[in-house]
Amino acid sequence: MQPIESLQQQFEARCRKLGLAVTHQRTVIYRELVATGEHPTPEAVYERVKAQIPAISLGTVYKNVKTFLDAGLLKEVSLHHGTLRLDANTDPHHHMVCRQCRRIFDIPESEIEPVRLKNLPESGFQIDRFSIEVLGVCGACAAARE
Amino acid sequence: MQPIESLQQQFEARCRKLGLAVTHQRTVIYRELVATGEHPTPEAVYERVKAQIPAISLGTVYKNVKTFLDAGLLKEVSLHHGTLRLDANTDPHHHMVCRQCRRIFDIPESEIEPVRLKNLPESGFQIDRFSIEVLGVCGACAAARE
DNA sequence: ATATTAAACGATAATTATTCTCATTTGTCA
DNA sequence: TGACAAATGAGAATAATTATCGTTTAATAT
Ligand SMILES: [Mn+2]
Ligand SMILES: [Mn+2]
Ligand SMILES: [Zn+2]
Ligand SMILES: [Zn+2]
Repeated sequence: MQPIESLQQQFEARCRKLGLAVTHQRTVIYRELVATGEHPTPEAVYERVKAQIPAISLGTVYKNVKTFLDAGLLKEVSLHHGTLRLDANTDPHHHMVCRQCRRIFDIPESEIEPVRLKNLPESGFQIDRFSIEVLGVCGACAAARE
Repeated sequence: MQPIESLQQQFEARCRKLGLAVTHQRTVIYRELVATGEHPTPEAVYERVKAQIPAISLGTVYKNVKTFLDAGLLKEVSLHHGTLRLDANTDPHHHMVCRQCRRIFDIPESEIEPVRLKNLPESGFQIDRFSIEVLGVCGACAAARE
């Protein structure tokens, strides 16, 4: 029979594979992140974790969030460019974002087949528009890697 | 014959329609935003404008950027949630974002037809993945508006 | 053209988000 | 168990953004 791994065991295994120490803080941060079905801010994670580890520091939450993002244990919702990025082109269009140099390129709307939802959005969500981002590496950065 | 409106004239007309004064600062900020084909930060806009209006304040740039965003003269690239939003769900999936309450809802990947580019991306961009965001108003917020 | 006035501006303080530094503690591995 | 690198906590530092307030300016009605 297959061994059934608990979330905790899976987490520990992934940490080992990544060479990360399995600390109490790390464990609780990850557990709380999974527990909320939401898309919390680092601050919100801190609040949840602090209920269990009152002495934890917000810096520790930030550090581990970053570690988890790098490791692929977490994703960020919407690209976090650190600061607002503006676009005076108000024609509907989409974007390619290079994860190396962070540059942003336009894609004309006509280049992409229209997005289609297979079902009506649950819970009466009223759709305004779709925003598509193509994530990857731009030609220049790909070339620079040899 | 049709009158051909310069960008400047179009800008002034839109300001009047919105009840916004046509100030020198506003005019130059908008002109520079359009001039750069890029997706600049407010700071970068400030630098460009300062070359023409040395006494301008960064606060003025921020205020007008916000005004322009509200008015629809500008768009933001990627949704700017103000702070990082995390997702422990690493299965490929997409999101609906309510522009009223800013809540974020999951959409399973299976609910959306795969994105198709009609042509190969120019300039050798290597695609990693697509991120789709459905922008609109959630059921709760729509109901609350009567 | 000039006066009136609300809106916009500039300077700068305040706030919020995030990162950094460094002394201390803790997990890992021999 | 002991050694040591990694991780943590406290708090300072930085970066991004917003707020305050006295002065200037654009709009508009004389
Ligand atoms: Mn664009
Ligand atoms: Mn999600
Ligand atoms: Zn690049
Ligand atoms: Zn809502």
